[in-house]
Amino acid sequence: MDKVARSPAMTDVARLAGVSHQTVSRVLNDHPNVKEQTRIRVRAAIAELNYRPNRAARALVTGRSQLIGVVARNSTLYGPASMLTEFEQAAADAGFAVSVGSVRELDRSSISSVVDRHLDQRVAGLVVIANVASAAEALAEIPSDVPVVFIDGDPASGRPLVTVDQVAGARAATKHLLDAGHQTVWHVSGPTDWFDSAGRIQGWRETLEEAGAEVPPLLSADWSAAEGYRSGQMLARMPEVTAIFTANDHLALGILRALHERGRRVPHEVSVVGFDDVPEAAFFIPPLTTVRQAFGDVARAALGLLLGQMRAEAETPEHIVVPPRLVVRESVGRPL
Amino acid sequence: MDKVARSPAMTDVARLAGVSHQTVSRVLNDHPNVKEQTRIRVRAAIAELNYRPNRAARALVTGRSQLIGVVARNSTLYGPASMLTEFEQAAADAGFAVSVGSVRELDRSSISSVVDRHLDQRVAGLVVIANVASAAEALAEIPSDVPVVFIDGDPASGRPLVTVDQVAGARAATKHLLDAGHQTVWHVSGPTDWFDSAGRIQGWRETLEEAGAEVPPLLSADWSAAEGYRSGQMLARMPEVTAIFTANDHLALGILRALHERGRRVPHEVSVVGFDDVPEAAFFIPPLTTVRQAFGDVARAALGLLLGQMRAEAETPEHIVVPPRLVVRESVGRPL
DNA sequence: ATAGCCGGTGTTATCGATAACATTCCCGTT
DNA sequence: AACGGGAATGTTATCGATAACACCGGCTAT
Repeated sequence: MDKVARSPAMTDVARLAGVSHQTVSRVLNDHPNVKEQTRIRVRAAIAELNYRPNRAARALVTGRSQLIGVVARNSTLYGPASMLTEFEQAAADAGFAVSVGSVRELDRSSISSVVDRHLDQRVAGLVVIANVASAAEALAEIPSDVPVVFIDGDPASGRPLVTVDQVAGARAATKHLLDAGHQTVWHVSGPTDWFDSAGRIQGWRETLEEAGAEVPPLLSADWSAAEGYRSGQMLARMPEVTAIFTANDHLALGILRALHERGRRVPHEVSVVGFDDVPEAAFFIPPLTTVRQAFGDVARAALGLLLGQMRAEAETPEHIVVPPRLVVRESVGRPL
Repeated sequence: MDKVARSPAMTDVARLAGVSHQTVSRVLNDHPNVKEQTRIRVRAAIAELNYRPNRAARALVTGRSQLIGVVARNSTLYGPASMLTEFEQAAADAGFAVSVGSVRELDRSSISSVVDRHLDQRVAGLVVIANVASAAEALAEIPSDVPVVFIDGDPASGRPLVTVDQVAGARAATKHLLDAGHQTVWHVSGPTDWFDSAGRIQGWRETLEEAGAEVPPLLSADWSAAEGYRSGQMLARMPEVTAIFTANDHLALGILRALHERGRRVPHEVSVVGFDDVPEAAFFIPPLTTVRQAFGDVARAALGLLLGQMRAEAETPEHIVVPPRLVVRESVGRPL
């Protein structure tokens, strides 16, 4: 008697189709030299038995699984979280599973332990969402024979990389405020060791300089509404502050609250622009003008680079830049 | 000449330690019958070669990988996203990798395709974050020989399950408002097919009934700030509405904005309580009183149930309920 | 005609682990 | 002294796929 419900293997298919298991393998991998008629017979047998190849066996012999490892910081921040689900979706569409390796901090030891875990699983490729500079040294250790794509990583690293054009986004936001008639624009940035923050700071500063506007001192914070609130309490006290560009929407939320408490009306007295376009941004008080990043595009581009590396050995260290888009709502007005 | 950098296998370790590969295997799997001295020698060889077992080979022969599959809805909602990262963290600590399978909708075909993908990978167990009723039928198909734990699933399913006590959370929120002196409490719920929503509705309704308060008509929405805003516009027009309990913080945000636009002050004229305690909740205008769910506890409990099933064959369909906690801030006041 | 080539297929080795069974050695009993 | 039993270890089979190579027939080029 058969073992109950043992799932069928390649030889079972082969027997049913009257061929060798190797031919079944060829059909599965779309090898050219298989007669059309046999191909059809094999396909029929596969369907009849509801056969599904054993990934472990394949991984063993090829030394590579159908699994893509993602290294990301453990975070419920909107940006990173969106990035992850978008990537997972893209990978699934291409027939890959995604193994996530969250890490509390992007420091050397955490990263290399997660990378090791992924390499244990013989991942087909790695995606690293390395949004801070401190990650760089740990990432240098990744062996060069496994395909890697960075997202939001160091633009100078020379590794395949996909980023949102933070500089352009910040320029658009700053320019939008200057165009409304403001003398200058204050900026509350994210942590300065994040590449995102650095790009946004750069875009903001350059735009002011090009417009001949004075560059006010930079306020930097983490990404939280809490720190936005603290910065906002300070800014609200300064009557010369009429325009604020924040590095993300949550910071903007904190600032809106601080301004509100201090009785400074937005957008009548003070204008605010955020970054990210979180789903709630349209429901802040007032609805927030912000910069939207196309995470889906980034994810798909990253997957494309990865698949490219997996196919060809030609490792062209491409750098894809995805443009962001200004979303205009009601938090910007003309100065009094 | 050796192939360059081929990673060492068990036989390499065995040769170095002067034992058979089987003994190495026993050391790795903590089998009892190995002399302490050999164990030490093998461990030394492992360390010297920096040997790491090949998961694919192990998975092939045991028929099971060190991978836990997660089925979840593709979502950047705070709750589900937190759940996922917390679970990943817990699993990593226990030596498991996590493969996420997002799904756009929790319908039958999407779920079974994701489950199939996971089974292809020979996952050691499955975690299903099945927060809507429609998922139930698809989940019935999961073969019974693979360990499964549900999170936020059907309390009546008879499968191992971990949930947050939504009813208790809603009771606490509603009671908090009644205790402040309000005649009754309005509720804006999430989609009614979510178990979370159902529990919160039940807790709200029961508390009102027990207090002898009138039960106002239920407003239901999706989870977005957008729908919160729409509901809020309606509620703001009704002077008899003085207390609102919303099914999540984003809904509350939309409502706060609608009340603000209509000139109804919070908490002086209207009190609002949310659910989730998203990180920004403390920075809403005013800071939001809400109910915090301990996602980390849920994740760890789920992992525990899963490991239990993997070890013992005794599948005790446990049901673990994690209590939530009311976080009091400034959005609740006494009625005028 | 015959050598060579190539499309189509089967045979056998292989990946790196665990499982099942075999073997050795040492000890305490009778 | 002979025996049985269990601890410690080795040998061989096995999982299910791909890779390398062998084979067979029919076709083309000489």
